[in-house]
Order: sequence, then structure tokens, then C-alpha cells
Amino acid sequence: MNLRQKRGQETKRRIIETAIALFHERGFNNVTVDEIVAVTNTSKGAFYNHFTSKHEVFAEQFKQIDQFYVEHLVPRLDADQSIMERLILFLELQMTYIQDELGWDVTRTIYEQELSTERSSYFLDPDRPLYDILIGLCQEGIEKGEFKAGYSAHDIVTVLIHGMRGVLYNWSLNRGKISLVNEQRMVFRALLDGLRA
Amino acid sequence: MNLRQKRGQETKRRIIETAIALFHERGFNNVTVDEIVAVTNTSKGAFYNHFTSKHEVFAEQFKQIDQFYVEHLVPRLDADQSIMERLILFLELQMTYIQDELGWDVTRTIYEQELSTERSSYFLDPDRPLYDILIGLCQEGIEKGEFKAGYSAHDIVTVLIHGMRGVLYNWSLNRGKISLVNEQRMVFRALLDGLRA
DNA sequence: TAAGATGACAGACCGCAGTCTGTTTGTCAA
DNA sequence: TTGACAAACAGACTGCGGTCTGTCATCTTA
Repeated sequence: MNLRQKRGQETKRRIIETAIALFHERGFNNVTVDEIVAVTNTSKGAFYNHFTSKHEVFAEQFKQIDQFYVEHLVPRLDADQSIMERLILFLELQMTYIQDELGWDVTRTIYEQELSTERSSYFLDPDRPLYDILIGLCQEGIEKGEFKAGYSAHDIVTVLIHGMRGVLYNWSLNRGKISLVNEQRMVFRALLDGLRA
Repeated sequence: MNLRQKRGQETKRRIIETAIALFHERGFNNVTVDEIVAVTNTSKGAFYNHFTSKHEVFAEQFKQIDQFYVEHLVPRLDADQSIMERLILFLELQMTYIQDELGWDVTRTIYEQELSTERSSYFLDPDRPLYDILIGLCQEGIEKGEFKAGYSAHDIVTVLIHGMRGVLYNWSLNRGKISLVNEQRMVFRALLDGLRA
């Protein structure tokens, strides 16, 4: 990496840091791009050279979520337990993380952005690590006969993803006033009971 | 209703009609308020006198959905059938209506708007007729012992609503490229199997 | 090492949702 | 009848996300 690139990365990092801090402080919608570039002593040109939109600064942070799943959640799943038990634990840890670490404003913003732009969506990216994690678990679950016959691994993942979307959308809609972890428990208890062999 | 009010309503009606037609033609995001007021020979002042936002014109249409449920779907539910069967039919008809009549762009816009504004949300309005319909059905289902013990009517409705949100969000995200009716079948089969006694 | 190419950035500019300040004109009380 | 009032509207204006053009320093390569 040469000098120019190094400076670019440094600018990008500064913008991300500042923006995230400001968003956290006052909420995404109450922070303007003009303000971010003023605080970081950069410019619109700099900002939009590194990001395609204001939302994307957020997306950067959001993408780390899958990283977190792979590095911290999956290792905590005990291979001795059944797939069902592992799924339940994964969902519990996942939602706890989102509720406590990510927060509803970040989640709301991402869910809104995914719907609003024509740009490429992270949710629809088939290479998302989350999908690999789930497919792997479900595959194993099917082999072990833990699921009702007639469901493919893909089917089950689809159902689970719908559950997550529903729970997270609803939680965002309620602006965090309900407990994500509790809602998740109720929904996935029903869902997994329905999928269980 | 006096002359002035009559004219106001007439203007509002014209704006709604024109806007809906334009949205349907070219998509919500590709139609501007300026264009709507130009076509209808009105003004920004007129527009924002009748609506609090561009989204709200859509919301007007969306609210008719519950009207439709009450008037056309509920009457088609056969009282001889079990609650489970009735729920399945209701969901099937509901999603068919949304897919074929409302369309994904309307749905997407509503789902986005519900997340984005600080304004009052229709989804969170406890008086929504949809909730009454579901509560009624679930109440009866519990009395008939069709659901697993431990679930209140409110719990079941919550779970169902989460399912709907998940399915509809995901369908909107995919810009209608997947079949809402098929996705719905898979998700609610699992969900209802999990709730069934 | 000189000169063309290019990435990082600056900031004027644009488009559009939404606001604000009138202006007109039907309404209604006295 | 008249005059205060306000609903319905007109359209200039603002705020902000995003674009576009230009500049300059760095990089490449001949």
C-alpha cells in the first residue's frame, strides 16, 4: 500500500469512527453528512469517494455482525448438543448481541436501507456467512433426523431467516421498547417446534 | 359538508387518484411531489394540507387493506372448519390479495415508511382491525383446545404477526421476485405446526 | 527524471421532500 | 349585511442527500 492509499484509508477510518460516534450519540437521522465532513475536516468529495451513501457507513459496521457470529458465537456451540439445542442457543446469543451491542437504531437503519435503495443488498447476498452457518447446522440436523421429513436444509434456513426478519423488523418498529430476546424466544419456540421431527 | 369542505375533499381525491396511478406506473421513488401537483394542477400547499408526507398518500390505500379483510376475507371463513383451517385459509387469501392486488412496491413503501418516520405508525395501532380478527380467531382456538397449552391469544397473535412481517419484509426486499404465497405457506406451516396442540 | 495518468479530495451545484408565509374566498356570528 | 376568521391553496424557500467538475499531489513508466 503506497502513501496515497494509506492516506485514503486513514481518512476513511476517521470518517467511519466519527460518524458512528455521532450516530450513536444523536441517532442516524439527526446527523448530516455535512456535519460529519465538518467534524472530520474533510469534504463531501472525500466522503462520497469512500462511501456510496450515508447508509453505507452504517453497513460497514453491520457487516461485522457476521464476523462476530463466526468468531464468537459458533465456537460457543457445543458439538455434543443436538442441532435443535444449538440453533436455540445460536438464536439466543445472536439476538442478545443485536439487542445489547448493536442497538435498535442501527438495526432500524439497516432494515430501512435494505428496503429503500436500488443498490446491492447485503441481506440478499448469498455469500453472507450467516447463511453458511445456518445451512451447515440444518444440513447436519437433517442427517441426524432432527427435522420433519419434507424440509430441505434450504427450506429450513428460509423459514429461520423469515423468523429473524420478522422479529428484528418488529423490534425496530417498536424502537427497542420491547425485549428482542423475549420476542425471539416465543417466535422460535413455535417455529422450531413446528420443524422438529 | 359545506362547499369549501367539498372542494377540499375533491382536491384530495384527485391527488390520491393521480398519485396512486403514477406510483403504479413508474414506482414510488420515481414520482415526485412536484410532478403530482403539476399533473393535478394543484400545489405543494394543497398537497401538504391534505397529507403529512408523500408516503401518506400510500398509507391511505394501505389502510383499505384491513377494510378488505373484514369485508371480504373473514366472511369467506367457514365456521364449520377448525380455527387452524380458518387461519390457514385467512393467511392464504391475505397474502394472495397482497401479492396480486396491492403489489410489492406498495408493500415495500409502507414497510419502509413504518420504519423511517417518527410519525404515528399504523402497524403499531392496537385498534387495527387485523388484530381484532386474529385475536378473535385465536381466542376461539384456545377455547376449543386447538393450541398448545401455555400460549395466550395475545401470544399467538404476536407470533403470527411476526410471521407476516417476516414474510412481507422479505418479499418486499426481493422486489416481488419470489412468490409471496409460496413463502407464506412454508413459514406458516411450520409456525402453526409448532402452535398446534 | 520528466510527463502523462490517476486517486484523493474540495466544494459548487442539483433534485426533491417538506416548511413557511402569504393570499384568496367561503363561512358564520352579530 | 358585514366583518372577523379560518380552511384551502399558491409558490418561494430551506435542508440535506447525493452528484459533478475541477485541482493537486502522488504514482507510474518510458
